[in-house]
Amino acid sequence: MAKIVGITEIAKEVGLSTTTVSFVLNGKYRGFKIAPETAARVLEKAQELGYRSNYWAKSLASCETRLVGVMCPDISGSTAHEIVKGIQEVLDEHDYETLLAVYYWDRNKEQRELDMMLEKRVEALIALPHADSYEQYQQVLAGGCPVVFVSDYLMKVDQASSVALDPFDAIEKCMGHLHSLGHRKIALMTVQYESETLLDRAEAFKQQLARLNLPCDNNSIVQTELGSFLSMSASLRKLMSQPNRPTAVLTVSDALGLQILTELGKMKIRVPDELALASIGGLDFTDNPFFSLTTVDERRPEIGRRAAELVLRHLKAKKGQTVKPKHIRIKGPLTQRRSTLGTDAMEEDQGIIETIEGVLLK
Amino acid sequence: MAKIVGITEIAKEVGLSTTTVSFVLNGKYRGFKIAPETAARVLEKAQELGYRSNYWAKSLASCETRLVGVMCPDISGSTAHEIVKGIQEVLDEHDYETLLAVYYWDRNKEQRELDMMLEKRVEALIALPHADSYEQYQQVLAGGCPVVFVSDYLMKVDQASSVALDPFDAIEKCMGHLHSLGHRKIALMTVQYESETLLDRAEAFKQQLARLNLPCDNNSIVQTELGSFLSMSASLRKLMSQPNRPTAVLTVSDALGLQILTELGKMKIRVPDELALASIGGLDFTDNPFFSLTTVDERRPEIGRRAAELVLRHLKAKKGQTVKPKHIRIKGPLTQRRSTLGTDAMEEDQGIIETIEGVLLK
DNA sequence: CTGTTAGCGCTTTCAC
DNA sequence: GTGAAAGCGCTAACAG
Repeated sequence: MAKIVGITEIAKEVGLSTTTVSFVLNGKYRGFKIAPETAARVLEKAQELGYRSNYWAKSLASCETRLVGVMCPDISGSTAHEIVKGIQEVLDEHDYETLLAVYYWDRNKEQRELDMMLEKRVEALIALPHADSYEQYQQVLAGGCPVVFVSDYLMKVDQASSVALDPFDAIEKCMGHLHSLGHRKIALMTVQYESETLLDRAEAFKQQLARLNLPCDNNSIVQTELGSFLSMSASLRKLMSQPNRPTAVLTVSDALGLQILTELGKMKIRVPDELALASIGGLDFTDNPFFSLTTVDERRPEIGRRAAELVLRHLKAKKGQTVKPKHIRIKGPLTQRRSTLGTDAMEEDQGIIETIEGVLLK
Repeated sequence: MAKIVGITEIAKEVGLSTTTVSFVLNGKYRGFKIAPETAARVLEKAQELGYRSNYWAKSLASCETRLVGVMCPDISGSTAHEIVKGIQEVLDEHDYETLLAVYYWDRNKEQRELDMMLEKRVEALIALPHADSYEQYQQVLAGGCPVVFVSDYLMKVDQASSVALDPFDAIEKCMGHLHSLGHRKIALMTVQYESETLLDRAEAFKQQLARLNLPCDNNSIVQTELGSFLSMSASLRKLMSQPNRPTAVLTVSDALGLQILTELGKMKIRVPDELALASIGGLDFTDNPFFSLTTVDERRPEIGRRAAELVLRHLKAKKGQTVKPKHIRIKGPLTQRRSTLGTDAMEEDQGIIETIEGVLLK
C-alpha cells in the first residue's frame, strides 16, 4: 500500500482538525455548515497533495463497506454479464459497489470465494448458485448477510430471495405458440443438472402438455449432459429415430437450442418443416443469418436490476427489522423466429434483415 | 457491516492477548513458537464463535491490500474473460486478489473506476485500456501504482508494461500461409479505432506485403467502424467490386472475420474459392459447422498469465528499487481452417468433426 | 463553525 | 512463549 497523503496530513498543512477536513471532503455538514473559505482551502490542499480517500479506512471507521458481492459460475456466456450489468446499473445509483467473483462451476472455488466475500464484509450477496451449495449459502445468511439468487436458486436456502424468469409463463407462451402452429407432439430437451430453474421449466412443460391435452410419454422429456455436444447429439438422434417422433422441440436454453439446430443441420432435418424448435434465453439473432431461434427472452438485465433492488430493500431496512425473503418471477416476451415459422413468414417480419439461404432454415 | 466476532472477543474468551490470537490465526510464529495447546484453544474458540478475519482491518494495519485491479472495457466477448482467467490463475497462487471493473467502453466510467481502484488501494493495475485514456493511466502510475496493459496498450504511457500478441509474427504467419496457397492480391480489413495493437497489425501487414513483393494500393487496407455490421458490409462490398479485387482478406479480429464470412454468404461469394479469409483471434470452431476460420490464436489466457507475472515482479521488488517497464509479445500458432483451405483439405484434417455442407464454406 | 476524543479490528515492534 | 501499547487512516459523538 503506497504511502499516500492522508487526511491528517492535509489537516496539518491547512492548520485544521482532521474532523473538519473529513467533513469538507465528504461534503457532509452536520448541524451547521463549514465556512466556504475553509472548505476551499482544504479542497485546494487536497488537490495539491493528490489526496485520495482510503476506502477501507473509511469502511472500518464507519462500519459499512457499501459492498455487494456477486458470485457467478462463469462470465463467458451472456447470462452472467448481462445480469451483472443490470445489477451494477441500480447499485451504482445508490452508491454501492459490486465485488465480482467467478467460481468456474467449481464448488471448492465457490466456497473459497464466498469466504473471501465474507472476509471482505460485503453487506449482501447476489449469486448465481451452484446446484448443491446449500450449506455454503445457508452459512452466509447465518452470518447476517442477505442473499439474493438470480436466474437459478436453491429452494433449501429458504431465507434467500430470488429473481428469475417465470417458468410457467415462458413455457406456456412457447407451447401456446407451437400448439397454434399445429404441433401436437412436442418434446422438451433439458439438461441433467439439479437446478431448480430447470426443474421448474420441466414441471411447467408437463403442466402445459396436460393443459393442451397433449400426450406425455418417456420421450416427452429428454435430458442431456450439461455442456456436452456429444451427449446432446446422441439424445437428439435417439429422439428423432422414434416411430412417432416429435414435430416440435422446446429447449431450456438458447445454448442448447443452438447446438440442436446445428446438429439438426448435420442430420439433414429441416427446421421448422420437419422439426420446429423453440427455446428460452434471449440471444440476439440480428445479423445472424444462420441461426434464428424462436425464444422467450429471459430479460437478464431486468433480473439483475430486480435483484439489486431486493438487496437494497434489505440494506435500507437494516434497523433491526428483518426483511422477509421475496421471490420475483419475471415474464419475458416470446419472439417468433424462423425456427418455428420458417423463412417465408419471416420475410415479412424482419424488415432490415435480408433473408438469405441457410442450410438449416431454408 | 454486521457486528461479527473479532479477534478481541476471542482473546477475551480465551484469556489471552489479541497479539497471541492474531499470531495463532495467521500461523505466524515470530522468533519462538506458540504453545500448541494455546493455539488449539484459540483455534477452537474461533471456530466456535464463527470468527472471520476482517480483510480491510488487516489491510489497514499491515499496510498492504494484496489487491490487483483489472480494468476491462467489457466482459461480453471472449477476450476479457479469457485474459482475466489467466490473470487470476497466477495471482491466486501468490495470494493476491483481483478486483474486476468493467467500464463498457465509456471513458468517464473508466475514469471513475480507476479512481475507485486507487481509493481501494490496489497495489497494481492490469488494464485493457481505452484508446485515449493517456492521462488517466499516467496519473495512476504517478501515484506509484504499476500498470500493465494487456492485449492493447498506450504507447504514450511509457512507464507501463504491456503484454500482447506479437503482431509481426502473427501477420507473417497469415501472409505466409496465404502466399503459399497462391494468393497474390491480399487486403487487410481493420477497424477504425486508435488502438496501438491495431496499428501494429496494419504496419506488420505492410511489411509483409513488401517482403512478399505484393502490390500495395488504396484498397490494400480497408477500415470499418468498430462494431458496425453495416459499415463492414459497405466496405466489403466496395472492396469486392473493385476491378482487381483481392483473392484473400486478412482481418484483425475473429469477430470481424465472422461478420465478413457472414456477409460473403449474403453476397454469394464462395470461401475460399473466390475469397480466402484469415484472421487473428482464437475462437474455438470445434462443433461449429458454419464457421471455420483460419486464425492465429492470441493465446489470451497466456497474455493474462504473463501480465500477472509482470505485476508480481513489481510487487515482489517493492523495496525501493524501480522496476523497468517490460513489453512482452507472445507468438501465437496459426490454425488452418476451411476459410483458407476449403472443405476438401479439411476432411483429412479434422478427424472427429464431421464435415457438413455449409452455405458459405462448401 | 471547528476541535477533542475515542475508537473501527487488526498488526507489530518491543519488552517481559 | 506471551502481552502492552502504539498505531493504520478515517469517522462520529460530543463539546466548545
